[in-house]
Amino acid sequence: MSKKQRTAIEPTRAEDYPQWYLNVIKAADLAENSEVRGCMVIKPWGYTIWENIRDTLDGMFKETGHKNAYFPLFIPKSYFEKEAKHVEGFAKECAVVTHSRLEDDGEGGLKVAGKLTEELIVRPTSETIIGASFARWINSYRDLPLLINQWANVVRWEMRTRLFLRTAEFLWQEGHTVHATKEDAVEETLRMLDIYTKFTEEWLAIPVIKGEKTESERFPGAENTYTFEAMMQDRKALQAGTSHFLGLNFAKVFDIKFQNREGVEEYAWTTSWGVTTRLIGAMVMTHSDDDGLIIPPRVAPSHIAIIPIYRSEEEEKAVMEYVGKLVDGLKAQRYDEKRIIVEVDNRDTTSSEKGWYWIKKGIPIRIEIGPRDIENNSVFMGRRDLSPKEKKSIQMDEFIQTVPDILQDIQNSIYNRALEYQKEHTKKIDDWKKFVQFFTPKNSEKPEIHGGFAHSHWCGSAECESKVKDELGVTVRVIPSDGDEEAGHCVVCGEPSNRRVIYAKSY
RNA sequence: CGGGAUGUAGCGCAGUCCGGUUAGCGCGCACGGUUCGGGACCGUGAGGUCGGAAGUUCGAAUCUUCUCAUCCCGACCA
Repeated sequence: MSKKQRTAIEPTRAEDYPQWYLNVIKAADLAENSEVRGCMVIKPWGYTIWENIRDTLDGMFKETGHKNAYFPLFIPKSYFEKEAKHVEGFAKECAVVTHSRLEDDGEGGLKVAGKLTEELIVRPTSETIIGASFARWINSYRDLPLLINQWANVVRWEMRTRLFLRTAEFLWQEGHTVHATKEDAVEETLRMLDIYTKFTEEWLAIPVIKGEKTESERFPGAENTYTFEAMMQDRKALQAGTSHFLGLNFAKVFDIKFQNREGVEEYAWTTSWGVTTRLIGAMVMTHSDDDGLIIPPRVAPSHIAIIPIYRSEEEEKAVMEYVGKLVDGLKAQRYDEKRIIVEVDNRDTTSSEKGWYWIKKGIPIRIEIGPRDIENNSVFMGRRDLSPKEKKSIQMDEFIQTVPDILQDIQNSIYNRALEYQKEHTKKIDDWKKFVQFFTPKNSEKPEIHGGFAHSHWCGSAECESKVKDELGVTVRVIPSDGDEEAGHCVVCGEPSNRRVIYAKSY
């Protein structure tokens, strides 16, 4: 009988995936639930990841001509009422401000007072209030395209919340653009989708499948919604972000019009697109293992943890001096055009405790420095993409010289691992029985990790879509953009179909 | 908002059925010592209005009623 190997995170992924996810976040100290229901406190280690995501995307947005602005948190209720589908989609989850102050209730507490004449909605998304501004900003075709982005918080009063994946308040960016022609607007929608997928794959190391949403999964008020979906390690799909072609829907209700070259007034075409702190949840669930978080080096708050090892004061002096040299050498290096960030862990605790601490935090490289390393002019390195025990000695100069390559190698290796996992659990299924089997756990009491992405035909009918949803809890996640057009038969009803789509259970 | 469960120290729990000294245990935390190259150990200590309110009782974490909150399962979602 083999004794179960101790893992840093318990339960393991296989034992209880949702609990594992929460424990990884807790062990890495990324975030915690707050006193306010459904809201989270993002702690420094988690927030720095968000800052890195934000800064990188912000650069990409600016490179493609977008400018940042900021619009109010509060939206007059009347604005919100203008787009019927939009209201329908968001009404149930809005926080509403009805009063403007608090008064002494005479019993040591406070009561609300100052009822507002028009109630304010705390933005769940800003199409309406930004649309109202755009209507004033735009007069001529010369004002177009208008390419605006904002970094903000939004509130959606969700019934069930989970750290990073779905919280009542979350951080995001929302791009809002206006174009003279439909073609320009569609092109913008797809451009931003490409930027998102590039970022998600190359920075977060998460392989995604991009494409269109079906009508039923569309953003409320959009003509077309594009998405990119990632497979988590429980094989469920996570919508990592969306880009919407809004057509003339918002232009018509907010009166976003311009005079064209001929002097004729026309409605303008708008888009919106966003990604959120959910990306951090996607990162956690894609890469982490039973020993805790694994952060892709390109977004890591810190790249290297150095753990000094010594017993006596003389050893401490020598080790710290050697560590100082190493730190200086590393600081002169660049990875991904940025400084390499190093943590020297000189806390008063054991070295193995420190080692596990940094493993759980997901730092890409751990370095142990002790008297032996000084003798050999080496460092002792562990990589987070390898097993905790798999550590090796390497010459200090060589380490300093090659550290950018090592980091990029870790970045690539976790991407490839995730891609392999996604491929392994994406199956072409053309038979309803097999389809049902694919999405049915063997143990219905305590469902094991099962299923994945079913790459199957869909006739395009809403009936078939709702049948799989009702019977299996499975939805069409995405109609992939490339390479899936082929003749076949709908896996549900058997009617002719001209393309495969991705079906999956999802978050 | 429907169905189920749970509220006891920072975290995880026992104690509740069957009321009875000063409410326990593990982890964590603080201090002292021995340790420290793979999750250390010993000793000492701090920390609780037992979710809240009312009731029954000589006596309530324990019984009754009400209430609040959280979690899980549904419907909704980045």
